[in-house]
Order: sequence, then structure tokens, then C-alpha cells
Amino acid sequence: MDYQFKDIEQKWQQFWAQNNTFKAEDKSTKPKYYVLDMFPYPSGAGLHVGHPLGYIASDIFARYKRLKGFNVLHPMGYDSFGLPAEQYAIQTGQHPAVTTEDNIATYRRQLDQIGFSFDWSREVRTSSPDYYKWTQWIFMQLFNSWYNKDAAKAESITNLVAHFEQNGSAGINAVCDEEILSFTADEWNALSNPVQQSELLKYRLTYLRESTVNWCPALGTVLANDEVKDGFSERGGYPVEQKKMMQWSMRITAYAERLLQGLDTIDWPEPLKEMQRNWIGKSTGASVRFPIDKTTHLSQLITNYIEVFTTRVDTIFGVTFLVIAPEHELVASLTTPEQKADIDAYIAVTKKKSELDRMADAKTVSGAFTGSFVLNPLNGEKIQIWIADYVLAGYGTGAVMAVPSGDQRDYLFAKHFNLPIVPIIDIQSIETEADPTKEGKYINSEFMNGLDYKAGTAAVIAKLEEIGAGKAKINFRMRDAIFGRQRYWGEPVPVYFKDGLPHLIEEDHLPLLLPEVDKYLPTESGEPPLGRAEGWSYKPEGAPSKSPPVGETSQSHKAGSYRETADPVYYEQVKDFSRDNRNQPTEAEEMLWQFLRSEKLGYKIRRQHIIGQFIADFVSLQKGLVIELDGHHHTSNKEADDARTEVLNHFGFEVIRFSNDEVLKDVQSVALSIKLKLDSLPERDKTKISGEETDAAKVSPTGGDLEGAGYAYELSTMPGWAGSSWYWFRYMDAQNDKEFASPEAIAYWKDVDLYIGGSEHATGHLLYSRFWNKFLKDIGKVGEEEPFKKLINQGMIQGRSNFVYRLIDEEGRGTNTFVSHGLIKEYKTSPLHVDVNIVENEVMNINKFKEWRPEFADAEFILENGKYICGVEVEKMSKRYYNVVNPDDIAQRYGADTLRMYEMFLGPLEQSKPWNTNGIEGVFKFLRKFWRLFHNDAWEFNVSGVEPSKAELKSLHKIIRKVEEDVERFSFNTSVSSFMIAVNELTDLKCNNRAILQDMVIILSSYAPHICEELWTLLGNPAGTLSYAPFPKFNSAYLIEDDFAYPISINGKMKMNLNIPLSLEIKEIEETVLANADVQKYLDGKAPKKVIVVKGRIVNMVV
RNA sequence: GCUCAGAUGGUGGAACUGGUAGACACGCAGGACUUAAAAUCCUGUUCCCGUAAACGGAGUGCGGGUUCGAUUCCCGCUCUGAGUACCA
Repeated sequence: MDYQFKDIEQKWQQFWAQNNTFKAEDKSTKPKYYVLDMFPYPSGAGLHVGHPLGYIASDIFARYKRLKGFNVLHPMGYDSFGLPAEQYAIQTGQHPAVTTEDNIATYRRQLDQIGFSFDWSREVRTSSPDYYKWTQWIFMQLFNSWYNKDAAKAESITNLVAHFEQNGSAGINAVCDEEILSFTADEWNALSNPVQQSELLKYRLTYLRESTVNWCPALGTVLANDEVKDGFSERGGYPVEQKKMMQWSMRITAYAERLLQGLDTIDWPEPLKEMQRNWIGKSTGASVRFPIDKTTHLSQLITNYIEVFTTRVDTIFGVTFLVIAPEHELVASLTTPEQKADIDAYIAVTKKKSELDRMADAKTVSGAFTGSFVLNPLNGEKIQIWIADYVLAGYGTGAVMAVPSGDQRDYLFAKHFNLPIVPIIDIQSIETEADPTKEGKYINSEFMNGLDYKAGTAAVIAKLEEIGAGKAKINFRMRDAIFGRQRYWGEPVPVYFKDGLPHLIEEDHLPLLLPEVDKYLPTESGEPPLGRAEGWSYKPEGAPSKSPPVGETSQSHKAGSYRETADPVYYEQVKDFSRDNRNQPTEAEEMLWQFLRSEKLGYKIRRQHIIGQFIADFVSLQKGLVIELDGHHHTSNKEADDARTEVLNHFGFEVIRFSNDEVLKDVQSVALSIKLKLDSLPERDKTKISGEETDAAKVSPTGGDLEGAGYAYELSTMPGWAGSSWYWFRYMDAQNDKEFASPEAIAYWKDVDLYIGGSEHATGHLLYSRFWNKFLKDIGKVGEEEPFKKLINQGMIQGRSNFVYRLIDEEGRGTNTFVSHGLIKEYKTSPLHVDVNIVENEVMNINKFKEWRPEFADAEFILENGKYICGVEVEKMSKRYYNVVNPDDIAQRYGADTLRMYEMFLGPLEQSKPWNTNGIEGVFKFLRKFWRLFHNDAWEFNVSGVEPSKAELKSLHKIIRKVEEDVERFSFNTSVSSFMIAVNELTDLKCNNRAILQDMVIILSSYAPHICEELWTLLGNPAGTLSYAPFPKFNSAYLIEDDFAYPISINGKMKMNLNIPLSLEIKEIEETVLANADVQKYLDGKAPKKVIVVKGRIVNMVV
């Protein structure tokens, strides 16, 4: 029979599925090998043509390793939480779980069709409760951990608490928030539990904090940095703005150093490692405190120095000015009255600039002088303080010491504003630009003069440390990762809120199931979709089970605490107003806020907070202090103010007021008096809120006051990368309902030996996965420091579009005539995308074109050589370019084996390339030719049992060696070529030898498994044994040659080949060559000056 | 701007540690079979000169260097792609 790929492929795909052929053994004496693909997000569009490329490569490798005697783990699953299913749900009302299920079915069908050797018994889906139970569990472990810098690992939070109880905060070297309390053991033990908890939150590896987030209004969610491209969302392309929100974060920065160091131990593509290094962005330098010069400044300051971070502390004597970010907290207080207009104007301009403007405008020098000075800590020299938007508030301390002689940006700034430029190194040349050299000796640098870079740096740091003005410091660019999304289709965070503080739910209550909601949209009050879930609240063990309160309680922590004192009816009416107020503060409010925010005074202050029926400008809920600034709407209304004060007192709040002028004139002294007031106040009497005797009874309390009726759950869900940050462990023990994977399974499978996927995950998935892996190692759950030992990036598949050229008539209108590509220069035409599926090797099928769209039914063509040739361009693969190629079509037409081999044949795996089916015929022909080796002219199976000839053995062993070498270095394209060569040779030899062909079947089976299984059984082997057959052993004896056709070159140019026995030594070869008549002809009677002979390689003569 | 990767026939690409550049495949041209087409098979196919052929010259983005010999190593440049963006 001729090669019937359809029947064969169907038959074997069924066989593999029914017999669990590729099920990995949990216990084995064989060495393990773990081959993993980045699992797909099951989108509605189905498997995209780029996906199979990596999957095929990994499948070939997995199959090859099985033949080589490894116990291979090669699983597949779905990253099935995600935005598209939710967007679709919003549009159609269909539950995302339903569409996800459908999409997975499509994916599975498509995957099966390509004949992958996945162990489907281990399939995972991140959206399945069995799976996300463990994602939530890991979240809980992170919550219960802090990072001990001394031990360089994560430790249990109970250790930290024990330390606080016994020793206070002294002796703790942790990765934590900036503003932590310091306390003795007694002080700690005296703190109330909520205060302790809020302090501990500053240490936990996952924690809440108000962060500036990338808010995408169109998607209604927060995006990670790597989900934002040029100010637009990566998915959907919607505008993204900066917004402050209370968010869950992951303290990935704790692992910055280990994430960096680990890169040196893993076999990943260098560009990928480089991307991670840049992302982590380690810089070694020093932090230096520049004391503020008080002589020029009268008003009180919160600090009396400005701290900068520098990587060139050795240039400190070259500092001629200091630049701080326009958003820097000290700007207002450093600005002298004379400079105020300038500074205000500059800040106003900066605020107006969009992100894009700032980028486009990178070369313009701008800034403004504050009028204040700092002193050089080493020689007391007065240094001007400037603000400029080239200094970023978010990096380092938001302040730089400017060294114009060594830094080009500072140089330009100094030139522009006529600031001094002091050379500090003897060989520096700074006439036209800065010279950042580290060579030479220091000058103008007092005690450093004459030293070189290394000695100088050490001397400066020693001096700074001695006088307490600075120390060596390492800075990272990487920020903590935000871990919340205001979305429905994701893992619920296993947290409830009590007293406005987050608490974990009991482990027994995992998984915290995703609740049903009526709509997949934010609530009317702007809460995430989970706010719609009715009666969704947490009841801890043993609590009296009152029916949960409706509506108001299922609020997030944030809204929960904001509403702590709010009249529920009134709240709904004014909450938008309050938010607007927050977003558009008055000048005085904003200025004061910079001193009150982030617990700078040691107290958490909220602004525009609703209390009863009022919106307080600022409030400390802890101390019950309301701070009011007189806005224009009630300056003249003393009565109203008094009424407010009375009501607020009623709720247990004290009120202090400041005028706008007071704040604008001297914000520091205002801040100072607030602090003094706060210090003097006792903790707020909260009974006044929940107490029944007050009007406040109608005020909606927090969950904490409900005494077990039900606490509000966190309403945001986890981001897309949560489930994918540990999934490779789940495959090791996918059915386990006691643990995320058993210690035995983890001890056996350890880590992923080969991971294949796209480089687009460089700073997302791959970084987060390494982080979680390290954390799980720290808590003793896994053994390896790195999850993915070797990683290969498959190249991206680009689209390849075809064009037809519509003829334009004299009046400039398009006609229904189309000009072949080669002739378009002779006509006036306009190009038009045409469906690539009706074009083959750039020749368009004219009939199909006419059928393609009704308006082309009567189209006419101007052909070249009777054909319509299309134009070609490489662009993104997209429906609107009609260049999408579906792997299904290829599999239907040529079969999975051809598809597999063709995708490999296209070129090196890592290279990006346009998808192009030109040439697929050649691969199909090859398989048919292979099939024919086993058959006679009448297509009857026919192999002989005679001894293989020397030539046959040589062909076979050449391919054995070639495939081994190629597969081991992931050069799949070259081995496909070699297979073709081998089959061509064997065809020429008319080989139908059983021994040879059977080995060929084994070697080829990892590339083209279906045809090989069929031939394997035709050869008389039991079905299903091919996948575990031993790979043929290479024997070099078959490749040894007696002769070698030496290339004979003259002056490096090859002239002829000459057969010389390999047994001859160099001297003899030279003689043989020179004695040859043809060689003499080339030499033209001249004697060569020199003869180079490389044995077995080449002979070269110099004349 | 910086970092990284890359540039080889009409096309995808091969040449692994410096040693016969263009393997393998597509496409194209010619031929065989066929009434014809498809399929299949055979031959040729880097370019230029010349041509029946032998033979000669050039040639791996551009310019230079090291070497008996460079697609491969070094220096400078051009272009393409990716990442990053005032990171102190």
C-alpha cells in the first residue's frame, strides 16, 4: 500500500491514548528527564501556528530521551485563568469557566492531532480548584514568611514574632518596608494586636501597601509593568495611567541578589539572562547624606540632610550641585521665597508632560533652582539644590549628586545653567563633554589626591562611614511585584479582613472557591467583580453562624476601613465625591499630604475619608484625629465648621484646623504640630462607633465588629502569573490532594531539565517562577535553587502575507483587474492582501480567488507566463492580513508527521522566521520515499534478511551519529536534512535490508512517530514497544575510510581533489601530491615555496 | 542613546574546534512517461566572461587586518530584528 498517512496517524494516536504509552513512571531505576513546554493560555482562536514549533521540538527531545533509556516526564496543561475569557464573559454573559472548557477541548484536539507524547494523566489547569488550592496555599506560606538577610533566606513569621517578643526589633536584618518601627521587647508586647499585625505586614513576603499602579480604565484592572508597553496595555492596547491603590504585593526584591546570582548557574540563552539582569538592575555604589545648609533656610525641616545614591562615590569632590526629583518630598520646604515662582512653574510644566512627552524630550535640559544649599559632607562646600525631571522619584532616593565633569547629563545641565565644572582626575578631558573615566589619579580631591580609582573609592567610603555621612550600598532597579487584579477570572486571595487588617483563612478551608457573580463587571461603587458575590464572607471556625450581613460587608479591606465610620446611605452618595477630592487635591492639601502619607509621622493618615456624613480632609483612625484645611466652600461658614466638629467629636474624633495659607507658607511647622498632637492623643475610643447608644449604630461597621457573622474577603484576584509560577511541581504529582506535590515526587523529579518557550516571558513568568522556586526551597518544600536548568527560546513565528495588485484606471479608481507581481512596474496598481491559503509558492490559484469573495467572481488578470504571481511581505500573523495558517489544515493535507518534520526543517529553532509552507512538499516526498524503502514497486511490504552491505552500514551509522549530535545540541533542522540524505543514499543503494531499516525506524521515530510505529509493527515488532526501544548504538568502525579525497589548493584556492590513502604520513602525502601530473599542470613548472599538509583535511601550496 | 542577536544563491537554510562555501529542500529550466493534465522519475541550477565542453575570474552586508588558508578570529562601519529607556 502507498503511504496512507491519515489512517496510520489516526490509528496510532488512538493506540497511544488507549494504552497510556507515554505515562511517566513515578518510581524508576532509570535516570529521570523532565521536558517541559510553557503551557498555553487556551484562547478562543485555538492553537496558533507558533505553538507547535516549540512543542514539536520538545516532543522530539522527549521521545529521543525515552529511546536513550530515560524515564521521561513530558506533561502538558493549561494556564486557564486570564483576561480574554473574562472579556468574552463580559460581552456575552457566558461563564468564563464554560468558554475556557470549550477552548481547552479545541486545544486538546489540535494537540492530539500532531501526535505529541504527552503524559495526559498529569494534565493541570490553573483555573481548577484542585490546582488553585495550592496556588492559594503558596500565597499563605508567603504571607507567613519574612526574609532574613543575615540567613539569606525566607523564614517563618513566627520566628520574627518570637524575636520581637524577646528582643524587640533590635538585631533584625530583614527585607521590609522603609518605615518600620523600632521597639524593645516590652514595647512590642504592650502593642495591641492590630498594631502588631500592621507592623508584621511590613515584613511579610506578600503584603498590602499603597502603590502606584498601572491602572487600565478600559480593562478595569491593574497591570504589571511587563503587561504595559509604551503606556498601553499589552493585551488590547488600551491606555494605562498611574494611580495610587492599596494592593497586594510580592516582596520579590528580597530575592534580587539570588535571582541575579542564579543566572550564572543555569543554561539559558544569553539574551534572556541579560534581560533578567537588566530588569533586576543591580548597581553597586554608596549612599551619601548631604547636610542641608541651615544658614539659608529659616523654616523647620523634617530631616536635616538629603540622601543620594551614587555609583561613583569617588567623584564626590567633583560635585558642584545636587538635583532632586520634582516630586521629592523636600522640594516645597527647600524652596526659598525668591525661587518659589520658578519652582512652581517648573513643577507645573513637569506635571503636564505625559510619559510619552518626557521620553520624546529626553535631550532638552530643564530644571529650576530651589534657592537652598547642601554642604559637601567631606569639605563643607556649599552646593546648590536644583530640581529637574531627569531625576526619577522612584529610583534610589530621588536625588542625585551631580558631577558634571564625569557624567554627561550633569555636564549638559551644568553648561545650560552655568554651573561650575570641576575636573577631579588628572587625565580627564572635559572641554566638550563629560569624561567618566576611572583611569588616572585624583586631583582637586583633598585626601584622595594621587590615588587611583580603587584606592580612592575605598578611602572615600571609609571616610564617609567614619563621619557617619554615608556607606557602601547596593541598589536594585527591580520593584516588588504587584499581586492583585481587580478582575473576576483568577485565583481568589485566601484573605479576609478584620479591623481593617488582612488575615489568612484557615488552611482547612482551602480552596477558597471563586464565587458566582451576576455580572463580570466592577460593582457600581467601583469594587472588583467579586464584590457582587452575594453572602460571600468568611466565617472562622467556631464562630456563631449568624447570617452574613448583606451588601456592605463584602467590601475589600480598603473600602472596609474607609467605611469604618461611614453612614452607609450617605457613603454611596459621596464616595465618588471623596474619590474625586483625593484625585484633585488643592495645592495645600497636596503639599501637606506629602508629609502625612505613608506613615511619615509614624501614624497612618487617610485623606478625604468619609466619617458619618462628612468627608474629612485628613484623619488618623488610630488616634481619632481629624485634620481639616479650610477649603473655599466653608471659609466663611463658622457655624458649619462647628457642626462638623460636634458630630466628629460624637464619633470619637478630635478636630484640628489649619488655614491654606499656614500650610503654603510653612508646611513643616504644620506637619510638626500635627505630629505633636498625634503623639499626645490616646488610642481612639472605638466603642463610640459600634456602641448602640450613639447615632453611629447605623454606621456600617467593619467585619471586625461583626463578631464572627462573616468577615469581608479580599475582592481582588491573583494575577495571571500566579498559577504559572509553580506549575512544573504539580506535574510531578498532579493528583495529590494532601500536598502541592509529595516530597518523594519532588525529590525524584527535582527540576526541569529542558524548558522550551518564547522569550516574551523573560521578565514575567520566568522571573516570578524563579522567585517562587527559591522561596519554596527556603521553606524546605523543594530541593533545587533553580527551577529550569536548561531553557531554549523558540523563535517567534511571523506571518507571511501575500498581495494581489489591483489595476487603477485613469480616473484613479480601482478596477476588477489584477496585475501579476512581476508586471506591476508597467501599470498603476494598489496592493491588496489576499488569503495565503489560496496561494502556493507565490502562485495564486485564480479559481479559488474568484470564489474567495463575491466581488472577485468576475475578476480579470494580467498574467506573467500564464501565472498570477503574488507579492510577499512579512508582518504579524493576523486575521486582518489573511495570513493565518492553521496547523489543522496542514495536518489534514499532509499529515502530522510531515507537519512535525517540516516545522523543524524550517530553520534553527531559536530563530524567528516567517511562517511559510513553501517546501513542505519536499518533506512529504521524503516520508513517502522512506515508506517506499520498505515496499516493492507494487507497494507490497518487502524487506530482506540478508547481511547489510558496507555502504548500507555506513549510511546508517552516519545518520545515527548525526542525529545524536544534532538532537543533543537542539539543531533539529540539520538532522531533518541528514535524514533526507540517508534515505536518498539508501534508495540509491536499493536497500531493503531489515536490520538497517529497523534501526532507521527507531532513529526517525522521534521526528515522525506515526509512520515509524506503523513500519515498526510491519517489521513484526509488538505494537507500542517502539517508544521504549533502545536507540541504535553508533559504531565508528563503519565510517573508517582507506582513502581521502584531499582538496589540493594553491594559495588557498581549491583546484582539484586527489585520492590519497589515509595511512600516508605528511611527508609521503607531500611527495604524492607533487608527483601528480595534474598538480604539476596547475603549478605550471614552478616549485611551490611552501607546502602545508593537514592530515585528513587539506593540502595547500604557496607559489 | 545603551545592551544583545543577526546579515551566506531566486527562497528557507547548511558548513560543529579557521581547512573543498552554497549540503538538504523549495522554486525555476530542460527532459522522460502520458492524447493531455496531475502525480512520478531523470538532468541542470551562486554570479560574470566565454561556451558544445574543458577552462578563467569574482563571491558569505561594506572597508581593513591577522593567517599558508577566514562565512568562521580581530578592528572600524552600514543595515535589520529584539530588549530597554533619563537607573544617578
